[in-house]
Amino acid sequence: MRIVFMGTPDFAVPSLQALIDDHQEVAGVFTQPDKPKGRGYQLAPPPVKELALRYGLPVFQPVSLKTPEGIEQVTSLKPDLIVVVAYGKILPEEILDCPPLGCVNVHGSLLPKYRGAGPIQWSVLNGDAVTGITTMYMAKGLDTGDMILKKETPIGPDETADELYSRMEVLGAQTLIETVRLIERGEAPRVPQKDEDATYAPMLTKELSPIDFEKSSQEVHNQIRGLSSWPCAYTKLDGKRLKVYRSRVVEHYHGEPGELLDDKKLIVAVKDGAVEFLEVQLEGSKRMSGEDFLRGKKLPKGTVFCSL
RNA sequence: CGCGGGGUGGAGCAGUUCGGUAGCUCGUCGGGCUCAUAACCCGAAGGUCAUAGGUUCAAAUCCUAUCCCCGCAA
Repeated sequence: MRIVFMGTPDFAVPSLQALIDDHQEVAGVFTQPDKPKGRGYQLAPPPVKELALRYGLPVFQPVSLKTPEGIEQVTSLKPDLIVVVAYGKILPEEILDCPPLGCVNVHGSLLPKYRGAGPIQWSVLNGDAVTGITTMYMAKGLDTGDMILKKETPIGPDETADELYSRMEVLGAQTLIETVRLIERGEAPRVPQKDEDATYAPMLTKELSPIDFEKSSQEVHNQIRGLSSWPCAYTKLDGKRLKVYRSRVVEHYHGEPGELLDDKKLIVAVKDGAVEFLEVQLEGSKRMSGEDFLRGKKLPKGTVFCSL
């Protein structure tokens, strides 16, 4: 089948790889333009572009698909099917209507829950026990199209968004291949979403990062793992940011919210108990375990963290 | 040339301002104590102080260049 693939970040890479491995005819790959990244504003190509180039696939990086030129770039490839995985751009109707077999999208949640750009992170932030992948036919609205396949996966109690993300991109690729095969055989179901059950998962922002020790241990723990490793939950120490990448809820500790309750481990009091910071990183320093951090810092028990 | 922090035994750090014997908390190894231990006591090994030059009687420390790591920002 002649497929046009649209995707940008790491999440989309296994899906494109799976299509290639499945010997589908990838007629073109659309991805976001290279953007300045990292220290020194180095121009960096998106992960999907790197993969596409490695296989010699034609790469397109239009600034917009809503212009006549953008639309032409897609339609002239005459795809049977368009596959979109975390592309980061809205497709205009002309493109949605172009392929005879339609446009399918791989989404990181069990729709209609968590429509939007941050489904995986929000399922962790909310402390959900289960999430999954949904493939769907794309419609005009954001993640509102008819669903094709769903695959569930449990979320571990201490799992971080990063870890879940890595599992989900693999599950997404598997689900995509099954979906494509169903479409090929004309056997793909169309299940409409119940709009009344829909929730929205916006892209994460750094405003979610400061840790509020007045919250419950479970809430703080969910915040830490849901924001790891970007944008990351943090608190402050001597005016410097202390990012927390990993944590766990601990029992039998109580103190003033934000207070350090141990001198060997980074156990910090919250409203209803305590949370241990297992992996932290101070501004300008590298990522390390809570124990290692305390060995070097020698913070006295009773030090109070304040995130603002 | 976007702004900034950093590279010191296996880990995390101090020491750099004001050059003068390599230090701390751990880990490792050996021994002791103990019914026992991740606890406690005693002892030991382990570092060309990122790299290359320079200044100096003397450089982890001052100067120059290079490499690498990280926070902000995007």
